Amino acid sequence: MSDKKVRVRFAPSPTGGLHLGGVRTVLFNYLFAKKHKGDFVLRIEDTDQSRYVDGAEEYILDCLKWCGLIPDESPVVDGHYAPYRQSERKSLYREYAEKLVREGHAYYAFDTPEELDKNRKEIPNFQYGHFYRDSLRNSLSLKQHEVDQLLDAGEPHVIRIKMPEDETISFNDMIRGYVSFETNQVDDKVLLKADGMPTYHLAVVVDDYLMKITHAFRGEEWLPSAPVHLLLWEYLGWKADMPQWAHLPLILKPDGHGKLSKRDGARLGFPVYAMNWFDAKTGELTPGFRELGFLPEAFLNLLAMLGWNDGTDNEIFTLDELISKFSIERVNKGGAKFDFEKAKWFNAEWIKRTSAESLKDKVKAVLEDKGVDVKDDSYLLKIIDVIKERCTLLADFYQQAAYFFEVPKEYDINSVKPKWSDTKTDFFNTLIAVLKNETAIDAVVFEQQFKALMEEKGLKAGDVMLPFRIMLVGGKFGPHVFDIAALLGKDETINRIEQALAVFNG
RNA sequence: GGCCCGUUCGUCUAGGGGUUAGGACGUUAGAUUUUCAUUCUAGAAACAGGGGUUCGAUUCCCCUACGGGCUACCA
Repeated sequence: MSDKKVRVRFAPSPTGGLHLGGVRTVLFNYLFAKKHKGDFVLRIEDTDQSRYVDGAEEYILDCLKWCGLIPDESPVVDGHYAPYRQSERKSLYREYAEKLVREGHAYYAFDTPEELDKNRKEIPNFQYGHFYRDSLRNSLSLKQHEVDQLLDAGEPHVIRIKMPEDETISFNDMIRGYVSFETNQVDDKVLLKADGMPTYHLAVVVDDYLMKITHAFRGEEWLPSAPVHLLLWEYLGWKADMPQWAHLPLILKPDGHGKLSKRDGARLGFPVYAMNWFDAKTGELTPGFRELGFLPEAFLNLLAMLGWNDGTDNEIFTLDELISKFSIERVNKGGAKFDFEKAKWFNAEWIKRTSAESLKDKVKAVLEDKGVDVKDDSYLLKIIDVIKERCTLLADFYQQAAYFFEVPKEYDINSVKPKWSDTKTDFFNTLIAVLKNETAIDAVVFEQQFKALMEEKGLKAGDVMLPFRIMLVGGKFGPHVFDIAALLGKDETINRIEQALAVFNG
């Protein structure tokens, strides 16, 4: 590694929701940058106008914000390398493409998409490369004056790289080590499209160079086009400044085969996007981890463990810990199948480890969203402490906390009714009397009183504990009953016993 | 089809020439909690196959198989 300041970039194209694999790429970029006190740049690769989706860029920014992976430079945070949207850099690329043409490393091609499609269909293994390019319409096969004529006439054309023959292109990938390709096998990729926009191939190289990117992380699906990029760095005369490449393993479908896609999420019932994504065209809402009730800390944590570990048995890491422990050498080569069960475990762990105070706002939002009015924050805090260990997702806080704010709407009557008796009614009426003599409920004292009364009436814990829980909670869940009673307070506890009694005896 | 990349329990993975191949999720059984969850204990569960190299390979090399990616004027 040189002594240059580390600069990495995440370069998504704004075509829709942000996939969890994308977030992992961001994360590894970010961890590497911060570990080396470098810069993390967000660059929007919007060179395909036909795929541009309104709102996708803001969405990406929001996702990064939610995750806490804030770019040092982006379309909204200026560094010294603006603009950060490739569509706004359009005029820049042509000059480099023309330079390549002048120097014999690229050429104009006038073939229409239809002609090429036809060739691909009719000729087995057709490639726009050294074998066929002489028989196609381009500045290599046509006479100079014909080319000039076409150009002057404004004939639509693209600029293609001219892949050399019989060369071996190799490089040292930070994750995979030595990787090599035969140039005869790779085709003459389009560099500049007919609409004047660069393709990804030209744009990454030009922008990585101009933005002084030192390390380039991307998914493994880019590996096959690496030789094109390597050659471009060389032909443009920038080889000494080429970033070090790292091709990350893919995140795979949990079942079956292939890359994880948003369709898999819908099919298997879990989110694939970081946050909800609403497609205005189709009206389709693709769910996100955030809205499902994941904590960003847990989301990042689980993503980090998909392909990386620190060599110990530890699996729970804060962002700061990840930054200090991250090393690219410990990133795996093989793809990882996504396991939603384990993802939920990470979230449950994070909820347990997060203080009630830090959880407060998010829990409050969940409750208020369900119509629960939270007036007293300190009351909420006590509730969170007593229920958080039984919540896996933030949404679970509703079921676990709702009864602290409102009388149960329904009782799990079937768990009570079959064994209900007058003795039990008597027990609870006496319990109300006991309670009325107290000024407040103390969980420990109340439990003693409850049990003493129980014995006095000749009842066993199994006879009244569950009914009591159902009186207060409505169902068979929640923390210790006496803690619930204490939190509810004397008056409300009495109130709930009375109300439930009416129902049970009704 | 061609090219490239990969392969340790069901899943995520540690390990690495000589180990009882370790951990986690999930799962099974028990304990605790007369709710549910948590927690705890125990169990089942893996080096794709074949050749080398070696005194010895799961570990190094080769081949095969399997899996994945790419093969657009998409990224």
